[in-house]
Amino acid sequence: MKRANSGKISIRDVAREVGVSITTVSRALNGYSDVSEKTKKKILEAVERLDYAPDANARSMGGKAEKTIALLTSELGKRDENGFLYGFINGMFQQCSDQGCEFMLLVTNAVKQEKLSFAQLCKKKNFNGVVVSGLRTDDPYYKEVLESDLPCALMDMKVSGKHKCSITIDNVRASREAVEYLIRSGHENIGMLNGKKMSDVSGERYGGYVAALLNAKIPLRLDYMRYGDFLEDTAFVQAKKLMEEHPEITALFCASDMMAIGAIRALEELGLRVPEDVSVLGFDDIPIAKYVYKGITTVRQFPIEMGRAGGEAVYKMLMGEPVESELQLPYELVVRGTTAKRR
Amino acid sequence: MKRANSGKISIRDVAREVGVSITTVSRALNGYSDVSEKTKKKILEAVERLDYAPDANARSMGGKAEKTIALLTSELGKRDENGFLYGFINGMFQQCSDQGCEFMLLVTNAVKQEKLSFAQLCKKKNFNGVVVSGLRTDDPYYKEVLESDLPCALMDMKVSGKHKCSITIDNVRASREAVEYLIRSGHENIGMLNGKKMSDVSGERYGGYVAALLNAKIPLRLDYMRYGDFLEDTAFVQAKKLMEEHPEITALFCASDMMAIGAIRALEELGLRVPEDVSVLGFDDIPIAKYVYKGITTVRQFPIEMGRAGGEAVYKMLMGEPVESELQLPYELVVRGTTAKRR
DNA sequence: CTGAAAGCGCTTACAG
DNA sequence: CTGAAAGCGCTTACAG
Repeated sequence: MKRANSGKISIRDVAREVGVSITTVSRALNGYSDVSEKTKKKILEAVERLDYAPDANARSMGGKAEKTIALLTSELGKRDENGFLYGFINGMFQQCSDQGCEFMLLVTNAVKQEKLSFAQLCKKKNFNGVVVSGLRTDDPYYKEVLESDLPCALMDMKVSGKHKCSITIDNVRASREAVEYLIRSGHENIGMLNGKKMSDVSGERYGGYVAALLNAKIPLRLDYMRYGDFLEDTAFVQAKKLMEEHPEITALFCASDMMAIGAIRALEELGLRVPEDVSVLGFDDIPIAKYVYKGITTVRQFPIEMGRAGGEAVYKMLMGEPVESELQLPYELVVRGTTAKRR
Repeated sequence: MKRANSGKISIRDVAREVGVSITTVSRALNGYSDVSEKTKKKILEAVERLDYAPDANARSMGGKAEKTIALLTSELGKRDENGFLYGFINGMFQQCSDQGCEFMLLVTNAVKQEKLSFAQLCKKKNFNGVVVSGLRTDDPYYKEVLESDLPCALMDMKVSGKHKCSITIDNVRASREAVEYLIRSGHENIGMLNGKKMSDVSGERYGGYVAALLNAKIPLRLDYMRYGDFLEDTAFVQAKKLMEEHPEITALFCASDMMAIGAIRALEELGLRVPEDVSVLGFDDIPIAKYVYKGITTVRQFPIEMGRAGGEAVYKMLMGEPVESELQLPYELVVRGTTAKRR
């Protein structure tokens, strides 16, 4: 039944070193006031000398678990071309550090979700809250997460209920402002390359586009909008079709920068110049955006801040503090070289 | 002394549900053969019904710890413009999943390193191996990591010793091939924008540059090399100076794509055309590279594969399998639009 | 101010 | 094939 101590020094070692009980060591290390300054000092010295640190697992078992917040994301893409996830991880990590809680990265996919239910995952990993990014509404976890009573912040997804909130920007307003900018630049025939049909965000961005047009008394043309699935290549194909069918279009509002890049390629192939003949406006301000084609005009989001917001919201819920059910973060229209006044 | 069970169901609950001891449940769940098929089946059903999963912390304490490999990296940058770290995380995570071990992300900086020694961090977090990226030679952890007997893979850093290996590409050869490509294109006056002076990688890439020139009997000009610190803006300044002092230069070899971008900006400001007047060759093939200036000619690295290699090497060391002390991964010269034959 | 002891949720030798 | 019990490294009521 005995197991080798594996050479790791434990609280027992520092207790022995100092000549006190492990109880006292534990209390000294946890900053309790009922330890004499003198023993406390000796303990701290011994800790230093032995290079000791309490095992987080054991602490957790003992009842002093650090709060840990997990980032649950669907399979990481080959390349994070838009740099979004990286920024998000970065921001959330920072926020967790600042709050003194642990960060945990969890990547999931359909297969993994079959094997281990969300409840089981929670039990196994012992996290206290989760921020979710890129989960699809048809993922098994989707329902489970929403029904669980764990504090949870969702990226760009509508939610309701206790201990739940969503992190997003005001997509409707952002899109509206972007399109209004095009309108102010003299454009009237404005096409839109939207994201995925099933994505909440796509609906909202289309809503903003429609609002801007109607508000400017520009008649809405349903066939001016195409779905590009947030993909460069799909956007290329769709933009080409759209422009061939509607050569009167002089501006393209794209729901992502990658799609804007695809659209610009399509326009070039059609012999149209950007922005002289056609203006193109993107969304996200991915790192590439400022470098491509003398810079893409776009709506900037702030992934780091969004990550921080996610971490913070979950932490607050953990602490029993109230949190808005929808946290809208700032965005910003960045005007660069792919848009111009209509000629 | 009693603590509330907090509602979490434990192994005791499934034991009670089935009517066996927790010993039996544990053994069934761990796949031991000495449990009758019948009880095993009942246990599995109960597990399903109760949505039970063993607490990883408790398992670890009990002696059945999952191997976990940590990625230790210095402070995450604002933006991972080169997408390298993201790819690395991604690859390492995948590899860990494939190997059935846990992945843990650890971000550190000078302050954190002061507060907690590396040995303490190990004890606290209980990881069994670590891959290190972006640690500086003057970081407190640098020595500690090298002296620890924990399996450890270092990115782009020379190491020796048991349980240590480095993950890298053959920088000398890669650079040499890149410069040879420029030479074959007719260039003789070739400048170099190097990275950080103190970085191992910079020395190696310079070595390759020198080798290519000497081999082609092109006299080496020491003042053709400038340090750009891997930064776009520094490279901009240095490239400008270099070209003003040496207008005879017709090609620039840059130790990173971001520096190539800075260099190209500088050339444009000087009224020089790329690649007509001056060819520019980068390094890394960051996501941006293919989009900027009709595409930067560059040496491609494979961050995902490097991450995988790191995770695999550490795992092998953990398993007692032999590992080369230096793992050289593939690279690839990608010819795009910023280089051309000398006019 | 300090220590002996129970408990956290597991695993595993040992004895049947 | 199965179970009682010790142990992993901590924390914390409780008693002094």
